[in-house]
This record gives sequence, structure tokens and C-alpha cells, in this order.
Amino acid sequence: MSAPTVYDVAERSGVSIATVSRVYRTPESVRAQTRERVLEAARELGYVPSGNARGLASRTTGVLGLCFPDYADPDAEADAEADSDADDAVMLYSDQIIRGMERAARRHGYALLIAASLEGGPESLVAKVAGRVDGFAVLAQTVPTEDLEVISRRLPVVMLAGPREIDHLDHIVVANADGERELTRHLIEDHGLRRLVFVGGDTDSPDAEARFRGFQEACRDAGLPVPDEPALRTTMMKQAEGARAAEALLDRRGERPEAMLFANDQMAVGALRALARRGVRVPQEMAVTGFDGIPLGRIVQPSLTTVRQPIRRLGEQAVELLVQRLSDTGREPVSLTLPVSVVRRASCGCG
Amino acid sequence: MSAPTVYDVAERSGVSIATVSRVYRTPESVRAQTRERVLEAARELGYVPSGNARGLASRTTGVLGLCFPDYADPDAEADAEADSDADDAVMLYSDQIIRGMERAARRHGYALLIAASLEGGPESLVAKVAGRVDGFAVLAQTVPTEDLEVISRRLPVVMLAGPREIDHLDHIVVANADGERELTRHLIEDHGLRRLVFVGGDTDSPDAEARFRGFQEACRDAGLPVPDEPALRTTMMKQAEGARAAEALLDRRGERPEAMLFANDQMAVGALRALARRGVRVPQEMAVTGFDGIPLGRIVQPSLTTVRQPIRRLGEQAVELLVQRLSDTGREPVSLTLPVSVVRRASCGCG
DNA sequence: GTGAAAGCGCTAACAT
DNA sequence: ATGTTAGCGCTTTCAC
Repeated sequence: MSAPTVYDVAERSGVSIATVSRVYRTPESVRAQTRERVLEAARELGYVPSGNARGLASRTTGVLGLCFPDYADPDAEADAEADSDADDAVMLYSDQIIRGMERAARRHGYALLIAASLEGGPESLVAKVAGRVDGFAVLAQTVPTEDLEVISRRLPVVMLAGPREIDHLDHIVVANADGERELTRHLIEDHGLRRLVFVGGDTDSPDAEARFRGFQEACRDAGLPVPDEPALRTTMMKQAEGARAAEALLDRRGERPEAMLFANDQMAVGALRALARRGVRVPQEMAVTGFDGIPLGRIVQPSLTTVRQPIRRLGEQAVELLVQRLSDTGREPVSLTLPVSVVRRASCGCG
Repeated sequence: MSAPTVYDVAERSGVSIATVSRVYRTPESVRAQTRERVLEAARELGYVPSGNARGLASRTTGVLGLCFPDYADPDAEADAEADSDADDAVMLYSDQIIRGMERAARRHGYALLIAASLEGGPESLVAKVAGRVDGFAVLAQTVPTEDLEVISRRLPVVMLAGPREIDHLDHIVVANADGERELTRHLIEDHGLRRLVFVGGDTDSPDAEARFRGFQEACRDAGLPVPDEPALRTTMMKQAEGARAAEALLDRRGERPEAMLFANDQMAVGALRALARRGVRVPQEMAVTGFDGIPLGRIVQPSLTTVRQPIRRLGEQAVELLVQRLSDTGREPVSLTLPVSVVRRASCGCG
């Protein structure tokens, strides 16, 4: 018993396969009576149109895709490490993008195909996704640039976050530098702090680097000394590393800083805990800030001042860009920057 | 410039289309040198295999699907209502299932296609999904039963939560009754409470009904009076309704209850707020419990005692079931019940 | 290890 | 309003 096809339905309802096809594509173009007969036959047979065949014949799928890293989620591991109970409570970066994309895709009549990247090979998951969608979004550092190079010649791809590795792609980033600059300015101007240190991530994290640049700019604007490099770098930007960084900074000889700015929330939360252990009061003796706006930041004591990323909007915008490009293949590639907002909470002395 | 096909790649690399195909399906079966030549040509041409054509020819997609309600998420609306800042922090029911399914699907080499249901018509989103996957999961009350009836004759479908509407489908539920029974038992035996009231949902919510049944069982087991019906029912089970229910219950003449058990967390949280407004101390004068295990429950004051659903496991199990059935079409339909766990927090007098 | 040929189930002209 | 006829781009025997 192989699956019934248009032929089976056509035969059973006494019409041609073209009519069966029409019933499913443009019901109004078929006389009501005929339509009913076809639908009836389809029901009896258990007919479900093959998406593959339709896609092949019509050259569209009605599906948009998303490729995200296995877990380049800064949160993923750190959560388990921190509080296993929280694990299923906290939204990951990818969860939010998925949500944003799904909603937007739905509005445009598309479904969403999602896949985390695995290892390479000509038959990687990316290739699978690419072959099954009308266009897709890629989180930075998920897909080898060379693969993207090839794929993006055949269908719309939008790059999310990270650097613009391929210049003919649409590209969306959040205002990392702006956000950190504004946050730093707040510490300097509104809280009167002078001795600030920035804890960064790996040099190959474009986000962390951009945030550091924002920090530098704010220092320059305020006439403070401008460091060439972050005071410290961590590799994974997790809580444990943030904690170690905070302690290392306390133990440095010379004047103790008044504020520690971390390249992400995870590290900042780790630092908060380390400082508490060492009896350093936050924010009285030390201001602490993060970046991202993770839920955990609202719960910790003191609550964490940070810069919130509009992650869901990232997903929504990705869909908009894809849909646009699908209807206007010739459009110039765009590069969007989504605004971020400083969230002032207790750890800097506000709230 | 239409997209290059196997023919283009074959021509350019001087092999047959069969060999090109082999390079992508079973690389080892092609001489390394030949393979390189093909891959090279593919790269130059920007060749991406068409998932549709592959699917059509091979009769499989390598994709699993999930259909979920537009927002039958009990949380979705209530969140916005409660705390807009929390909106992007809180995982929805569907987010968690998606996460669970994606992970499990990935392990088995599948990608995941997700779509929220819209209105009907022969060309509903469900049909789209159904035609593009090897099998899929459906959240209860998402897809008209009759559609499912037809579709499930042609590919594996697993039903998530809700009643078992179609008996030849695999089906996964959480132990609603067990959880509520255990929770109720805890209040009775460990806290010595006697006057308990249960606030339910609409009669057509199988989950809420099952929870009420658990409540009844615990009452019976303890030799307490067994109500035929919940003390009160709400329609949407949202916070505002929970608050109103709590107040209505306080205002009833007769002895005030010692504990209010709500059919979900949202209502319980609303009740907590209402009770605070009325000056009723929780848990000293009134114990309050929920069901679901939403993140908000950990944050409210006092923290909410509840029953946690293993939502992510629901998604993982769904994939396992689909994969199983894909490799063993003949297997009898199964009905799994996932265990839940009582989470004792402050609102019942623990923690 | 590689090639030739026959579909897979549909849509898209074009007829009628 | 409905039927006819080509493909869409691949996988799959079966040869060689």
C-alpha cells in the first residue's frame, strides 16, 4: 500500500489530475460540486499532497530555515553549571530567535525549518536545510564560510550577528558598541566612576570585541585613559571564568577598580558571586555590569545592570529580509543594526 | 541563470549524473579522485542538491515536524498581562517542546519543521507540514481530528498531551492526576490541612480535569469529603481569573478553606497577589498550589509550590516514538505517561 | 567504480 | 471549468 497520489484521487473521483491539483491550490477555480467529489475521494483514500513533488514542480517550498550553532549559546552550559533547576526555565539565544522567526514566518505564510549545525562533510545538516527551503538565516559561526559562499549564490541567506563575512549577504547585527558605550557613559557620568576595567572574551568573538570598542569610545569621550586591550579575556565567557576574572582583578596590585564591565551577563553573574565571597559590596565598593539581558540577571542579588539585546526582533527581521528578497531578487544587500537598550538595575548603583 | 543541477555538475566534471548523486549520498563508493573532481565542479557552479527532488525520488525527507497551537499556551497571554519585561525571558510550553524535539531529532540526524496552526481549509499549514516530513508531533487541540485521521494513515503522527482522540496514534501525556494526587496528599498528610478547595478550568480541558481527578482521589484516600466538581472553574486559566477566584472563595460564607489548589500556575500566581491584597498571609493562613512548574513560580513571593511537567522530555519522547515507528511500521500504537514531580516551595508551608 | 534509463508525484502551460 | 502533456532534479535498479 503505497501512498495515494493525484492519479488515484483523480481516478476515484472521475476527473483529471490537473483538477485534483487545482482543488488543493486554487479551490475557487473548481466548481463546488467537482471540488467536493475530489475532496471526498481524497478523504477516503487518505491522500496527502507530497510536499516534495509540489516543491519540485513549482520550485518553491513555502519554508524558511534557520541554522544555529550546536551551542554557541553562551548560556547553554553555564546554566547547567549554575542552577540545574533553572535549566528549563531560561530561554536560550536560539530559542528566542526561533520564536521570533516562527511568528514572523507564520504571518507570511511560511513554516520554519530549524537545524543545529553538526560536523561538516558534503552532506552536512546545512546542506539539507539549504535544499529544502526558499531562504534561510544563519547564526554567525555556524556554517563554514565557504559553504555559505556556494549556497548563497542559489538562495537568499541572511547572516545573524557576527561579522559580515560575505558581503553580498543580508546581515543583521545588534548595536554592541553603541550599547557598551552608553552603558560605560552611564557609569562615568551618572555614577562618577573613573577606574573602570573591561573583561572581554576571545579575540575571535566579534560581539565581545565590538563591546570592548564601545567601552574604549566611552573612555575616550570622557577623557579617561583608553586601554588597548581588555583588562582580561576569557575564552568561553562563562560564569566560572567571570568569577575567576573578578578575583584576579581584586588581587592585582595597584588601585582597586571602581567598576568591572563584563562582555556578557554570564561572566558578570559569576563575578557577582565571587565578589560576595570576597566580601566586596556591590555596588557600594564595586559596580558590575554585563551584556545580553539574560533572565538570570533580574534574579541575582544585586540585580544586574546590563544591555539588553532585542533577540526576538533579530529573528523577525531576518524573516522580513528573506521575504523581501524573495520578492525582489535584485535588491542590494542590506546590513541592519538593531538598537539595544541599557537596563539600569542595582549592580551599578541604580534601582 | 537557473540553479545548477546534477546534469550541469556531471557535464562539467565529465561523469554521469549517477556518480554525482553518489558523491553526495555515499562518498566512499566513489573513487577519491573522481569525487574531488565532482565536488570541485559543484563548488564552481554553486550547486546545492534539491531537497525536493531527493525527497521525491527517495521517498523520505529527513525532517520531522511539530504542529502547535497559535497560542493555546496558557502562559502566552498571561505573561504580557503580568510583566512585559518578563515576556522575552519566559519559555513557553511550545518553546520547550521545540527545544526537546530539536535536540532529539538532531541526534537521529533529522531536522525539525515547525508550524503553528492557523485556520482550516484544505491547504492549512498542517497539510503543508504533513507533506514535507517523515512524521510529526501534534500538540493536542491543534489540528482538527478529521484531518489527523486522514494524515495519520499515511505517516507517523504522535499526539502530545490531551485526550487520545485517535486510537491508532502514538500518544504521550504527563501524569496529571498522579501529580495532583501526590500534591494534595502532601498538603493533607504533611501539613495537616483538611479544608481544601480546587479551582479548575473549562470542562473541555482534559489536563485540568485530570488534575481535578487527582485531587478527588487524594481526598478519598484521606477520608475527606470528595467534591463532585471543582469549587470554581475558570475559562482561560489566567492570572486575573485566579485572582478573582481566590477572592470569590474568601467571600463565600462558611468556614474559610485552609488551602487553595489551582489547576495551573498562572491562576495560582494571580491568587497569591489577590490574597496579599486582602491581607491573607500565605502559607500561614492559606496554602496555595499550582501546576506546571513555570519559571514565574520560583520568583513570586512566596514561591509557589507546584507540580512540574517534564515538557522538554515530552518533545524528546515524541521524536523517539516517531523514529521508532519509522523503522517499524507495524508496531502497536503506544500511550506513554511521563512522570511529574511535586515541587515543594514556600506557598504550602515548605521551604 | 561507473553509466543508462525509468520513474518519484506534482505543477504549469497550453488546449479544449 | 477541465483535460493533456511536459518536465521539475533527483535516486534507483540494473548493466557494464
